[in-house]
Amino acid sequence: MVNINYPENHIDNLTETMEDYIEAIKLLQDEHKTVRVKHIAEKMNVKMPTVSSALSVLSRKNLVKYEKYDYVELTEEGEKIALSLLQRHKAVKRFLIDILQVDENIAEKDACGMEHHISKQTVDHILKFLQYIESCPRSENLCMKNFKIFLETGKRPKCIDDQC
Amino acid sequence: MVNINYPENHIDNLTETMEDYIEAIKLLQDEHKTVRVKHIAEKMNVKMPTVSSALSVLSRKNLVKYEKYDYVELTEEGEKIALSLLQRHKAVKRFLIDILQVDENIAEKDACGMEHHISKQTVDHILKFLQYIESCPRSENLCMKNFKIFLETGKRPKCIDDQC
DNA sequence: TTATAATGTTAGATATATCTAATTTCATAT
DNA sequence: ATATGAAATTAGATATATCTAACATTATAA
Repeated sequence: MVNINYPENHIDNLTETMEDYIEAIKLLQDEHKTVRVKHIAEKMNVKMPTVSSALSVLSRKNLVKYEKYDYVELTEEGEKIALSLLQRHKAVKRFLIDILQVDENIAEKDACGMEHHISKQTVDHILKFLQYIESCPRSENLCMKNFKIFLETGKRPKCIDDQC
Repeated sequence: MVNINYPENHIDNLTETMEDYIEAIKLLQDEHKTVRVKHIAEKMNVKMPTVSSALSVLSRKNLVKYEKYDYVELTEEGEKIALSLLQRHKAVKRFLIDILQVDENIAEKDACGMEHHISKQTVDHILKFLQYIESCPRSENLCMKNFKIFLETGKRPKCIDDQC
C-alpha cells in the first residue's frame, strides 16, 4: 500500500539502509567498545567500500564521528536514533514471541523489517500491552494460555468460571 | 537491524516498490475495472514515466499483462501477490486498531510499511488472535476492555470475580 | 626498521527508482 | 477526417546502494 507520508522515524531523511548502519554500529559499539569499517561490513553483510560510503553520508548528517582510517563512533544524535530503533526492534520482537507466539527466528526476521515502519504510538501501545499482560495477577495469564491452546487446537477452551 | 535472509514475500525478487505497484493496480482494478498508467501514477504519487518503467519490470516478471498504450491488468501470479499483500495490510491494520488501540490514520500508515515485512506465520497468528478475541463469549471482551482502561489511566482495573 | 599482511579508500561500474523534457500515440470534437 | 489535447513513451539526468579492482595507509612481525 502506498504511503505518501513518511513515518516519523524518517523525519531525519534517513533511509532504512542508513538506519540499519546506525543500528549495526550501536550494537558493535556495545559489544566491542571500538568499531571498525570491517566489523560494520561483516555485520551488514556488505563490502568495506559500501561501508565507507555509508559512513560519509552519516558523517555529513552528523550521526557518526569518523575520521578516515580511525574508529567509528556514533554522535549523540546517532545514539538517540540507534536507541529508538533498538527499542522498536525489541518491542516488536518480544510482542511477536510473547503475545503472538511466533517462532523466535521468524520474529527476529520480521522485527528487522518492521522496526523501520512503526510509529511512536504503536511502539508505545505494544509496550503497554506487554506490560498489561505481564502484570496479570493470576499465576499465569489465562487469556494468553487459552490463546496458545486456541492456536494449537483451533478450539477455544471452554469457559470455566467465566474465565475465558 | 540487518536482515540477511529475505522475508518470504520477497521470494519473487520483488522490491517493496514493485509490491506497492502491484497493490495499487489491484486496488484500482477493483475500483474501476480498467486501469491506466495515469491512474497508477496518481495513486502511487509518482509521474507517468516512472509507472512506465515499473510496468516494464512487472511485465518481464509476468506479473502484469501490458501492451503499450493499453490498459494494465494483473496476471494470475500478480493477482496472487496483490491478494497476499492486501491480506497482510488488512490484518495488520485491524490488529493495530482493534487490539492495540492505535489511531486509525496511524494504523494505516504503519500497515503500509509493515505489510512488506511480515512472515506468513505472523499474519496467520495475527488473524488467529483477532478471531480469538472476537469470538469471546462474553458480551464484550473483558481483557480488551481492561486493556483500554489500562492504556487510558495507566492503571490495571481491579480484579473482580477473577476476571482480569 | 622495513616487508608483508590487514585494513581502508577511491574510482568507476551496475541496478533501482525517480524526475523533466521531448516526442509519439490515441481519443475526440468540430 | 483532421486538428487538438490528453495520455503514454523515450531519452537522458540524478540519487542511493551496492559491487570489483586498484591503490593507499596502518599495523605487525621478522
